[in-house]
Amino acid sequence: MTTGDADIKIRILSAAKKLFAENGFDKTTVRQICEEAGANVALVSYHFGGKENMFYALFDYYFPNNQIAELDPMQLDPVEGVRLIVREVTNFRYSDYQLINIIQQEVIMNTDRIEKIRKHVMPMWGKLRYWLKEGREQGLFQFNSLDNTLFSIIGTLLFHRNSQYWAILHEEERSSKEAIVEDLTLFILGGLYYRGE
Amino acid sequence: MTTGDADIKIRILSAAKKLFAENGFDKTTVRQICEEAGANVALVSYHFGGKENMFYALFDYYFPNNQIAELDPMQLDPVEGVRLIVREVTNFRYSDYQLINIIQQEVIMNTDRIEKIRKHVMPMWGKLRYWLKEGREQGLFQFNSLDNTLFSIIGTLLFHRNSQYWAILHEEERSSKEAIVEDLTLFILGGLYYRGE
DNA sequence: GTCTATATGGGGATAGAC
DNA sequence: GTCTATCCCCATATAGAC
Repeated sequence: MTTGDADIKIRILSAAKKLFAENGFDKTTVRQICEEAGANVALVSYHFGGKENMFYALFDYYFPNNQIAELDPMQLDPVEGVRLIVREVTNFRYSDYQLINIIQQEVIMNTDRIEKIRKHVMPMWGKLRYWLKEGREQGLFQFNSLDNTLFSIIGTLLFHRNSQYWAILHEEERSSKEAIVEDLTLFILGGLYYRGE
Repeated sequence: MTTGDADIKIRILSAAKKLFAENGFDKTTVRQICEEAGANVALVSYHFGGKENMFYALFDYYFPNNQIAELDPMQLDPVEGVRLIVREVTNFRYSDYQLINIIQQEVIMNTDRIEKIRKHVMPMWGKLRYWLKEGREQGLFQFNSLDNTLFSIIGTLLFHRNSQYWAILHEEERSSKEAIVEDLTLFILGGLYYRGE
């Protein structure tokens, strides 16, 4: 099945995801999206009820169900929890960097669309918070402020090195996904002063 | 001197900085800016030559000259260098969070305006890279990939916890600037497996 | 379901009066 | 230098033909 054969609605969503990730929601026009999808401009309104509703449809369609969402954080010890988060976030980044990009844009730009994104994303950070707290109480981790530490980790994980803007700072070859997970895990557990193993 | 008395050009730049930080460059209209500044719409074109040039004027006017820019990184040992970066970035965040916000937006949205921002910001990260490399060679720091580690640190420092979006994750009282510098420094040096002192 | 043609609104810029 | 009025462009959405 080529792209041209796929359901027209999906083709539109796919084109929208690509273009939103590249240029942002506002700067991407419905015309561009439909040109990219090989569809007529009017179809966005017809099938989704406008540009904004198309955005939500895109999100519902593409956002993955990760394991963490339904996980009871008490089932995992804090170190394993932190490891899991690093792995999942990095997997997500690799499996759909466009969607990550869009989320990041929406969060940073503080759009009125983030409300709908929140419910997909927040549960994970809530669990990270739990594991940090638990890990400190068990003497595994050391830090002062839980809030500050939580945001240091979120920053480390979410920050995007993909934009051309940062290319000038790269000197090494691009790491594999596994190497990145490893480096992130080491850095974060080090930052938590975990001295296990 | 009240805001109303200030030079009209400065009042416009100040209003623009505020509104760009809140709503982004694209979603902020020249009309809004001029209303906020108590100025006439036509003045933006007259004084700056259009909305985009006003943006650059804003940037040239407000971007601080930090000490790091002219510093020779060899004059500082790597640990002191890292400490300095954490301090400077956090100071900047506190002294002008609007400008930080704007920079972040421009970087994430990959606008064509970032070119002009680059020259202000990049020298700092180049020096951080130098200190990391030097620190590893001196046996002070431990990590695998220099690139990955550099971006972990940049992510930790730049990531913004100010937006309302994250409020739900905060449980403690807001830390003082000094406490945040301390926590960030501990986390980052820990992540680098620095065991000094 | 899909198309063309058009309505509608809003934004940046500027001509020309003061 | 500052104002008002207006121009022009471009984006979304939709009416109505097929």
